[in-house]
Amino acid sequence: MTARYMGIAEELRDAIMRGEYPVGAQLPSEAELATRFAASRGTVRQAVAVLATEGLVGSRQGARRIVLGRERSQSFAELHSFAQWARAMGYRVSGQVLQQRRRGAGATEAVRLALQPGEPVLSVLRLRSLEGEPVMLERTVYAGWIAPAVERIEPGCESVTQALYESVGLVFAYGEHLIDAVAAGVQDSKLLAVRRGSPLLRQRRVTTTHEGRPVEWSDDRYRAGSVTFSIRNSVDANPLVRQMGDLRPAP
Amino acid sequence: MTARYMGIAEELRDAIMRGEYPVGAQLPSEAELATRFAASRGTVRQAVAVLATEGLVGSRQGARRIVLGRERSQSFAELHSFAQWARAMGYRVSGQVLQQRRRGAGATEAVRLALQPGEPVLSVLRLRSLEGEPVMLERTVYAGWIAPAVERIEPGCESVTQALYESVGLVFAYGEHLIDAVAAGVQDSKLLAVRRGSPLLRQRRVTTTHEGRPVEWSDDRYRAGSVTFSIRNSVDANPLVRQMGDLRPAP
DNA sequence: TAGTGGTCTAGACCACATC
DNA sequence: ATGTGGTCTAGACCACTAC
Repeated sequence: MTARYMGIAEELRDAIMRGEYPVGAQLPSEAELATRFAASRGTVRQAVAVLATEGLVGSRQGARRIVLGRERSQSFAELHSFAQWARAMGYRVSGQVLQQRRRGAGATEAVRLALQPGEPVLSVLRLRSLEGEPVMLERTVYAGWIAPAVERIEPGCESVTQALYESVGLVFAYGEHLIDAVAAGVQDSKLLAVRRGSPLLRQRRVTTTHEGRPVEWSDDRYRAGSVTFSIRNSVDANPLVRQMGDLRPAP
Repeated sequence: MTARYMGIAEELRDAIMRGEYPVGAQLPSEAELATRFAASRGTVRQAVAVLATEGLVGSRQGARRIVLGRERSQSFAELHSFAQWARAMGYRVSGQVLQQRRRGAGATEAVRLALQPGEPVLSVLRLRSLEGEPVMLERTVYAGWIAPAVERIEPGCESVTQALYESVGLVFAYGEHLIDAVAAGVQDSKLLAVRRGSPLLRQRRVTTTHEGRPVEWSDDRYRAGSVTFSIRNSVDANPLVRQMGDLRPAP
């Protein structure tokens, strides 16, 4: 059973997508929506809060809500998983494991994965492609407790996220992402077919379970021009953070 | 008067920062917090919702909330304004206008700023420095209606955002940001003192008023290694979006 | 001044986690 | 079986916007 407010949010989102409420237009008042959907004002507020965090509408005390945009944010799965994102966008995606080996956790990795230095981890190098073109190089370190399940995945598997869910029921629930630009190194340039020193978009991330237990720590590098990250924010909700770049050593 | 739930959120946030609830630990139940703060459960839920969108705590039905991290997200102002961000981080910041001229809006700019092509805009090139080192090159296009106020700002002004607020009461309320990596061009490399073709982190953004009226469209390029963008997300809340890079022409 | 969103309450029922 | 967070209601008052 899906929640009432989700249904209301969906109806309003559809209306916005259809252009019934064009960008810049006002939404009906909460009271009006409550009547229309035969729900309490609280439920209606939950619904519009969903749209607000999606960046579709904005609001301020005393004035009607306004429509800010029509594109919808992607789901967490689509952000976390390259394959799920690419599929949702309608691209043909493939992946290939190039290296895979167990070793002891380094100092940085241990901190990221909440392990003791030297505890076993699984290091994997994967090349991801869109429409047959190599687009992203992924260097992932998995915590030891999930390593067996990762090793059972076939090397050409498209979606590791999905494989881990299906094999051991693992759900990625929270992520932290660090985004910056780096120059392509020797290995990067060879595998991504770009010149050495050319710009790459780097996304480093830690992903954890529902319980807050870190599962993986990854360094993903995208060929310049292949992908863009997009964020909507407001005075009220601000997910994005800018940091000085000298905070952590290269992995 | 600040809201009750904000105060509760602050107390809980402080407790997390102090390590009273370390990363991975559980928060008290809503009922317990309601008693402790002499507030209703709804108000307590508003408070923990704040912490959840800040990425500090996570939650799932049936289980206690857990602490995910200790770093707090920055404010919208700190994301939008280079100067306000740098100051909040404790850096000495400076800026210099290198070029400034009025012209007609190009096709892309017109779309971004919700103008007709050819309508007047103000184009400004600024170099931003941290601790005296050039770090970011900012190419901003302002909508014509705000141009006079921008032109009155002195060329060495640190914070344009603050200047516009103080002079005409302009408030930046919503932003959309596109983040990717590009190679330094001729002008980039000269002004940022890097080699041609070296990697830059690019942030393009549109900022609008409370009413949803676009104010500026900007292309900011950071020297690699100088800044990192950081995002926390979860299955529930997902502000970040990844897109194919071939969507829009270079400005 | 009237309308609107922001805040807060007190209570209820349900779905899920934990033991 | 018990506790927990997720959802929903009905009402109230306030701060702010728009006119």
